[in-house]
Amino acid sequence: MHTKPPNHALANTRAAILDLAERLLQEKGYNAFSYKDISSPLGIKNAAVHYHFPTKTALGVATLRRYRERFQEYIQGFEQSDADPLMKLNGYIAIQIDHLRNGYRICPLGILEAEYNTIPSELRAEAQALEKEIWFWVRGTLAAGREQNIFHFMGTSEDKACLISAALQGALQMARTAGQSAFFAIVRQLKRDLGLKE
Amino acid sequence: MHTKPPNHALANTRAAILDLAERLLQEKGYNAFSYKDISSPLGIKNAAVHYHFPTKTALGVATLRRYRERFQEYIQGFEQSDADPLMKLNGYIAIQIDHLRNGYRICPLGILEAEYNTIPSELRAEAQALEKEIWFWVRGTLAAGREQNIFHFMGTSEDKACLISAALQGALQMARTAGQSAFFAIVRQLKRDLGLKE
DNA sequence: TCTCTAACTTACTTATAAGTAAGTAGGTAG
DNA sequence: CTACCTACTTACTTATAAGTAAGTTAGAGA
Repeated sequence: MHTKPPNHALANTRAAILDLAERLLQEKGYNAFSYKDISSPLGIKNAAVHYHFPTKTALGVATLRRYRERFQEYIQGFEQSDADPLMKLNGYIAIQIDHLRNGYRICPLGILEAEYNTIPSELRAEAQALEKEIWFWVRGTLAAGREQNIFHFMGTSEDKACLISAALQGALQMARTAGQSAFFAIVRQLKRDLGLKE
Repeated sequence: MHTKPPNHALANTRAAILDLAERLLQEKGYNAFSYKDISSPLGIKNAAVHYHFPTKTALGVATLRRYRERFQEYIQGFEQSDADPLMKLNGYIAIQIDHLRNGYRICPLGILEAEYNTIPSELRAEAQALEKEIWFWVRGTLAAGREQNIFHFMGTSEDKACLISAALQGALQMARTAGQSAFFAIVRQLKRDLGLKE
């Protein structure tokens, strides 16, 4: 049975590496974490990380890809439960709040865009893909919400989706210097600007 | 005459270092540029940069301080010319457009916040100061604009100022993956959400 | 003219990064 | 029981980072 997974620690170690990489990426950035930052906390050696992810680029790509997959599953969940546009928007905001409360993390997209000129092209491609996926879904959610008279705004849902995703990305970053209250001020205002009552 | 500045290249070199540091900071981030990235293009040696700025922290702080001073002079210019709130807002946006067109730079605040957990505390303090200065001025501009019936928005000018500065910060970053059009989409939408016609 | 100093260069040090080659332990398949 | 493979470790290499100590040079001041 060659399809049977080996009962070693592979899956665990690999997942643990990705968990840590994701956290380090959101907390410190791609350039600012090293293999040692991953291996030491896990009690393994540097080369063990290289075994699972030969290069840092590969590690970064795998981390981003998993993040994107989770995001897709998350929004798939809304489709299957017939969530209304407001619930979807709140779901998107909830992801950001989760990042905020979990050690002032920022959106992986934010860090990759900030470091854009210094990261490998494979990672840039991942960032572009994530960016598109978020924007596309937010855009659809806004359009549906307006049609159902839940959201009220001027202009196109394309533009509004750009604004909202950029604002939330900036909000998480701003929270680092200005505190969590700045983040919630932005969420509050975004909702007001959608004609939602508080 | 001990107050007379030496006619060496000091002022030029020092300013040239700061110019390059500022550009590298906005293009690649604080962690991703080295003394060599500064010395080689200027045709000087590594240690020459250390002569002017003993540590990278000192260089970073000086760069940020100069940026803040320029920002203060810029907004002072508006006060002296009795610019109306819309002109002020457009002036603020013009800074961002300038960054965008000048090699997809992002706001120094954006990069420092993204790298926040990895930078020295002195730099964090500079980031906080810049953040406060921008927010304070935007807040005042929005409040005045609303009083003069130029801007129209719900909620407090505090919240709206947070949203606008975060959105523009995010907009510059987003332009790197989504192109300049994403930036202008956000500006367009921000203006619509202030009740301004296009 | 002599001296001092600002603005450097030369030549290092120390630390840390990513990455690799070769070995090993323990379970698995035949 | 043997051969093999997965998941590692050990022990390196190479590159680059920030930072420093000791020189060098050109011009200004006395």
